[in-house]
Amino acid sequence: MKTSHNYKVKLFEEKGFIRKRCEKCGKYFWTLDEDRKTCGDSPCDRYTFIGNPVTKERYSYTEMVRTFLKFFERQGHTPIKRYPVTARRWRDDILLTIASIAVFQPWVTKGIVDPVANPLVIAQPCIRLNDIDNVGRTGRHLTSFTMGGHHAFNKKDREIYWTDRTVELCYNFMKELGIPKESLTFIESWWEGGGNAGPCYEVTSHGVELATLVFMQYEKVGDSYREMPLKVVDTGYGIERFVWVSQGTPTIYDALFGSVVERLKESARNIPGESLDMEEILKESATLAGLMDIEDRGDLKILRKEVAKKLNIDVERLDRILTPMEYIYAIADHTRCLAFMLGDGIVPSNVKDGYLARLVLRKTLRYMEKVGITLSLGEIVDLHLEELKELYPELLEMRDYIMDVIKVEEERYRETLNRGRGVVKRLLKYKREITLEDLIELYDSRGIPPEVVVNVAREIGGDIKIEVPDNFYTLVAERHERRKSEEKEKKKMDLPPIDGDVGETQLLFYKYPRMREFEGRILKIVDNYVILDKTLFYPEGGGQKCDTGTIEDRKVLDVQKKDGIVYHKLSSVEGLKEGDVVKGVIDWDRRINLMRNHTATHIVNAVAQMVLGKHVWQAGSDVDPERGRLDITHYKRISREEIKRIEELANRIVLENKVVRSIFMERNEAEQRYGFRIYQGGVVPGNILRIVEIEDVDVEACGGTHCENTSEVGYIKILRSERVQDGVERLVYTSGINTVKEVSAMEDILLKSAEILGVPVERLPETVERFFKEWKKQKKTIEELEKRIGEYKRYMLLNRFKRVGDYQVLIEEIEGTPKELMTTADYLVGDNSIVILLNREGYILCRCGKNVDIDMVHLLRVVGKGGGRKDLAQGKYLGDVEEVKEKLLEEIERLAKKE
RNA sequence: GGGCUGGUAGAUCAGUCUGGGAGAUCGCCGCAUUGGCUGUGCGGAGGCCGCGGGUUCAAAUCCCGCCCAGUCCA
Repeated sequence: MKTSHNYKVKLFEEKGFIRKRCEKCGKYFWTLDEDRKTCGDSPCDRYTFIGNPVTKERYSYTEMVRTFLKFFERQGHTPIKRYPVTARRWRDDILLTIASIAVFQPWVTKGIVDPVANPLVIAQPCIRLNDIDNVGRTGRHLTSFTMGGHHAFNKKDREIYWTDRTVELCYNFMKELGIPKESLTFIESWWEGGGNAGPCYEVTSHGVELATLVFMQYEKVGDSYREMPLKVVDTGYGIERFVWVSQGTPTIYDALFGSVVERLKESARNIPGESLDMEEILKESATLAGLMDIEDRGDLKILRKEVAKKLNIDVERLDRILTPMEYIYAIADHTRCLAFMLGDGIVPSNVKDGYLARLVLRKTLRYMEKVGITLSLGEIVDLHLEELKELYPELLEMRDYIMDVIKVEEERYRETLNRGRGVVKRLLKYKREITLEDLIELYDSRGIPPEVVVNVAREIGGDIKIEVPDNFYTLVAERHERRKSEEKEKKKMDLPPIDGDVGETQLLFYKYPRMREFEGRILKIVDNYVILDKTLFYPEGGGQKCDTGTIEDRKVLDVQKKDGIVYHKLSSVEGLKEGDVVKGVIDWDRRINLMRNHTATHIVNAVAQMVLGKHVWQAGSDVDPERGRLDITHYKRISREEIKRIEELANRIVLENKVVRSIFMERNEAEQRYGFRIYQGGVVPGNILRIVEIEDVDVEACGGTHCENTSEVGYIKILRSERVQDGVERLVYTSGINTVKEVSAMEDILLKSAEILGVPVERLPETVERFFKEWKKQKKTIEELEKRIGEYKRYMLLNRFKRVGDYQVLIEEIEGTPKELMTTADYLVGDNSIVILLNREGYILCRCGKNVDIDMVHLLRVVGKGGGRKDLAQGKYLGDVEEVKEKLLEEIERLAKKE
């Protein structure tokens, strides 16, 4: 179901635009060109700007961003700073920033938070990896792009502007650039995404879509649409596309980062020298790609054929020329993407956005190897940092981190591949075929892509059967699909529902951080939960555990908050009724420890950033009365040295007696003043934020309770660091009196160990080392001696063999360990003999020579438990030694006779 | 967040499915051959079989928990 919309705007009327229907796709569009028959977008129209720039001037990327922002600023829009490409920092539904509007979702678009300015304009770097495999090949796909967006947020009582003005602005911007008005088409279309929807125009010129003007006004509820309270003008100008058409280069890559492409070409070893006109080929390929909807590899094959036909060259020859070029473009693109990802602090890992960064990074390395790039990955990314530094100096600031993390990741990948090569080689030792199952297994659990497997197989030579299906990655995905359905959802404990209207609980602990007792009136009692009009009890939240204590001498077991209402779970609610005024006392000891640990958490977080780098972000925290736990993003293990530095710096801050201030502030103001760093604790809802600031050290949005100054925190002791998952390190620490206890406990361990060894604590390490070495040596000696003893014992036993049938039989009880008995038996046994040795501890060993036809396992089981091989069995005998010996002899006699 | 794989000598790994004397190759040390090095031959050292528990007569091997590492997916 679609909602009807009148696409005719004032501008169309004034300028004489006419509405037409595209004869290819059937869409309606508006144009000034009476002769136009098609909508203007690919694939209905072909590119006409290649070699024929459509703007007055040629623009670089930087110039285009500035021109765009300046134009809309002149038109009454406030320019705002770009957001990070890591949308995960402020929302939990997407990982990367995929559009400029993503910056304002969900708080602003839902109407909860007012926009920083209205209307506003932003040039937002975005990342989309959906079409990553097309990048480089189609000439137009990018992984990172910049969406120029001017946005207006219209409320019922405050209308900014809507369709008329939006289209007019677009038209004027095109005019400003000098794009001929007759070349423009406004295609009527409909946009849906992220639960919202609305009509839109796709604006094209010379066969390429340059902008989309969306009028977000509906929420999608099931199959129907509901009007939004806030109507949003959501525009997206493809900054890179504008750059492209302004230069008219064969591909978008040449226009955007031509210098990087050039450097890559120079540094590539595997580019065939060809006399053909590269420019012409690229132009044809990009143009034809524009005419196609390219979805998969099959489409690309078709494209290749078409281009070859058109240029009248052999497909294979074309492929030889074009493929390396495509890799180079892809490398240039991916490294730009990495500059943004790593520069905005993504830490490569095997989860979430970190995984995406690793994916791009490894893909790039593979391409680099294919075309034999001699530059290092870091050097290429560095080229982009240079190009981007004017607009994004913050990326260049992260240079040290970027270079180091790339180095680490390169090394990791190299190791993975080496390991992989080994696995494949070993696999091929035994078989001449690699099945699909093997391929999936290798990729899924070891990260070895099929192409690498094929390479290794080729290196080894011989005929090895490998078939890589075209839909390999789909098959891998399917394998995961199957499992996914089996997953179970965890159930969250919820609070009992309350009937009737209860206002938000007044939170006293913010205003009176040192107060320990209070009086409040009971508003509601549900199950064992009591709801008061105000409370001093801190409810669990922001990683901090709740307060405990008493209400009217009843124990407070748990305190939770939901929708602004605080629920106190009591041991008993007997004798309490609604309307009562009750006295609450909080467990101050617990509270003060929580406060210390929480403030310590902020200090440690800030210090970790100083010591390890700006890429460090809080990935979770847990504050309980005994200790604090902080998870931070980091790309390698934290060394002992780094822990020491973090600990020292943290304690310096404690000693400097810094003031800790907490104030409530509007979200916009806080973001403007402190930036994104305030969102350490993850997504924070609402318009009003509580900002906790440690003077000169740290600022975070945080709802927890804190010390008033850092000296109150006391001695911060980092107990350990552990790797929670790839790319996330956990620090565990104590503060205040807990540290004293912790340090005493450590001392106890040392003292006790020293006492056991009878040495002073200082001598522990060397002493322990000596003992360990001695222990190893002695173990060796014992083993050696056991062998010797076993060897000597044979002389005592040699003459005790008895003849039974064809066999020489020896059954004796001797002293010794299993090891000794084993050696003795080894020396005694001959081809026709049976040797059975027992010791007093119940161990029995049955050994026989190769000509003996009696199963030793069977024999052993006659007198006890055990097992082994036919010629060597060991176990435990049951009963008296003499009886056992007799029984064994009888059994051997019986079996020997049988033959 | 979910899945999968691995941890055995200094290094690379086999042995684990199906429980029963800890192995291979390289490297290291010594001896022989040589004027010396390389090479070759012979000999040798080197293992808490990741840690902790359980099952069993018996665990590198089976079960449970933990630690460490790798990898795929959302």
